Amino acid sequence: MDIGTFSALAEPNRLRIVELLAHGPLTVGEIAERLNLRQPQASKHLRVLLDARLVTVHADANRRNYALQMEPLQEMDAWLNNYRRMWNERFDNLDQYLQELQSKSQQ
Amino acid sequence: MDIGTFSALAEPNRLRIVELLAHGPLTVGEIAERLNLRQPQASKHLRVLLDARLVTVHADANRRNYALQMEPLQEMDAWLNNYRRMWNERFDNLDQYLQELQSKSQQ
DNA sequence: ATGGAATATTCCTGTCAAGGAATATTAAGA
DNA sequence: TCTTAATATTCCTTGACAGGAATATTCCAT
Repeated sequence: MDIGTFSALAEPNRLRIVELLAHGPLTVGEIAERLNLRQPQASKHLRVLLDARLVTVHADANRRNYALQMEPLQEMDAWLNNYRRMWNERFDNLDQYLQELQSKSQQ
Repeated sequence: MDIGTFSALAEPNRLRIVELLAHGPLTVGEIAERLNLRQPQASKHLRVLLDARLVTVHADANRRNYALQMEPLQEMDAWLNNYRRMWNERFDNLDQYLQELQSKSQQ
């Protein structure tokens, strides 16, 4: 698991940018406006997200369109696979417990 | 999505602690030993993980047993749900593209 | 109660990251 | 070419955080 992904998402404004870009690509100005950020800060946060490969840029004349990139999120998803087994086990235990309760109540 | 989870995991040693605890609860000394950390640093990292609710402690006399907690990871998993749809779409597009290629080659 | 093991906390220091303000860069249009 | 819009970068200051060293705390055994 690449820690850069966690670091990038560990900042509130950057997480909001990611969630904003989930609905489609946006320019720096649009992002700054919707999140009430000043333009330089928006650019700087986007730079960090870019370095973390969470976004890509495409120049369109004056504007730069930033788009969300799925790979780091997929890597997070793959990392979580190691743990899903565990919380399913816990759920299974609870499920088993509830079933035992029910069968007792039927006796 | 609670940013505290990302912040906690954005530190290499803490991520290693989490991955270590995936195999079962450990004491501070065991963690410090296996990760080549000094005891105070191990305690401090565990404090951060505790505040982020990623671990729980159970005192056993002198020792403290730290155990992994699944809830924050489940929350990450739920957050990723918003994005799984997208990378599946991309995969579907690729899949569709490959199928088109194949049907063309059969003509 | 005393000593030692296991753990937590404190203090200090250096590094890094974030926001503000100003400035540089780049491209389009008059 | 000059202006303006959109964006990036730099410099500065401040706050957070990590490691090192030392110390405090807590519990057990003698």
